[in-house]
Amino acid sequence: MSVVDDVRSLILGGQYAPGDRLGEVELAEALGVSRTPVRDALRRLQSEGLVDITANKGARVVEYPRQDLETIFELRARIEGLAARQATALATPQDADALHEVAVAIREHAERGDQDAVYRLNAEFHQSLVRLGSSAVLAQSISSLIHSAVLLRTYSSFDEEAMRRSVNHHIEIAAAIRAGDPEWAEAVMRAHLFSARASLLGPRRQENE
Amino acid sequence: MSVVDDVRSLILGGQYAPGDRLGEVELAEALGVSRTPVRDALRRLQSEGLVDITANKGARVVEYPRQDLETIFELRARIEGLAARQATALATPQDADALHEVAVAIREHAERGDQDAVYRLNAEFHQSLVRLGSSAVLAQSISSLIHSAVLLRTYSSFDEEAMRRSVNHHIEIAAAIRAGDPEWAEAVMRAHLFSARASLLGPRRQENE
DNA sequence: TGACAAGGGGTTGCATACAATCCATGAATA
DNA sequence: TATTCATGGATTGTATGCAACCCCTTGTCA
Repeated sequence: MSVVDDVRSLILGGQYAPGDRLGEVELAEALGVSRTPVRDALRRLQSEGLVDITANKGARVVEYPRQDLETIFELRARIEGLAARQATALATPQDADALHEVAVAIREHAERGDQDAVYRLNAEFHQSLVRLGSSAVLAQSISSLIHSAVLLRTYSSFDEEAMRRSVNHHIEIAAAIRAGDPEWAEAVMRAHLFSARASLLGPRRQENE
Repeated sequence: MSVVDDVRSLILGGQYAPGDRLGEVELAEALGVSRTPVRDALRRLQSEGLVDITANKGARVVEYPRQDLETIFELRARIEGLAARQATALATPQDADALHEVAVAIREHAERGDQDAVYRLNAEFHQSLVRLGSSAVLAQSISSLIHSAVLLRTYSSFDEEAMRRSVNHHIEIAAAIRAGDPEWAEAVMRAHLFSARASLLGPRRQENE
């Protein structure tokens, strides 16, 4: 396990909340290494979009303003919509099965109320899908957008109905991919993300009250 | 000018081609600093998607396989399409004017055959637009996709007609934004990117001969 | 002649020391 | 009392030394 992965886990795991300072010596001592690999890790996480570094002032976990979050979900709908569409052509039946497995596991953990597992598996579901639909290179450059939802602790603001919707979307997406239907897959993925946005950010069109 | 920016310029400027090794000592000597800041820079550029680092084997400039390039342009059409759409609402008249200025400058340099300037200004046009349409945070996480085109030395494979199209697209996009017409702006942006993809990668549907 | 193993040069990974910068605290003065 | 400036601690930025690793070369043996 590399130091980058360790620090990323600390952030995504919630040990450090958005806005928290990430001191180099503090992290180095916590992980039992010197400052050098920690600095490496922070630099990389900055470009991954998880960390915000100001010269001579150190690193903090990024905070997304509300407007950015609106845009992020709009973007994810487009990007992951494309990924879902392409995955119908590129994924093997085994890939589709694996995706279905994850979707089912999410449902089970959700029913049991195990939120940590749901976070983790949800990120895994989305990352795998993007990887299937495009490539590892692209998946990496998009991962920060997917992480943004995790940073938000998405599901804490989901009510029961929203959670049920989300869980079912995952399974439906896996089904669409197994069926090889690109339009269906893309449409469900878009619905999935817009539904999450609504639960997270509340009703839109606050402008024309 | 930071070391990261220096190294990025070396890559985007073409001093290092895709696949080239990026030795730490070599870069450090060239830039007159020690290995430490160079290492920082390479780690960051890795997550920006510009370099590829393998443990104990060093860094190389990334190479995108053809299939990835197809996907990259498809993605950019969706992402920058959204950016163009949103920019119509968010950009001030000054922003639109500035964009127009850049578009005109691109035309002038293109007529004069100054490809280096065209590369640079083109990247600036797209980056500014994304920044206008979303936010600095998002623009950064998308920049690697825009860079991929620069890495390709896009315009070297453009014929005269394709170049004219590209140049006019930029101006038209600025016009659509100034007119505040989101559909128009998004449509032109998509055309712009699909046209570039066609020039770069040749005709599609090679599968059904 | 071919294959495999040992050695050596070179490169990266990590740790530590020092320099530069920032920020907060407190004292001195208007 | 409020403001400014200086000073100190704390934190980041950079340099350098050493250890670990990879790969190429070379030599030996079948």
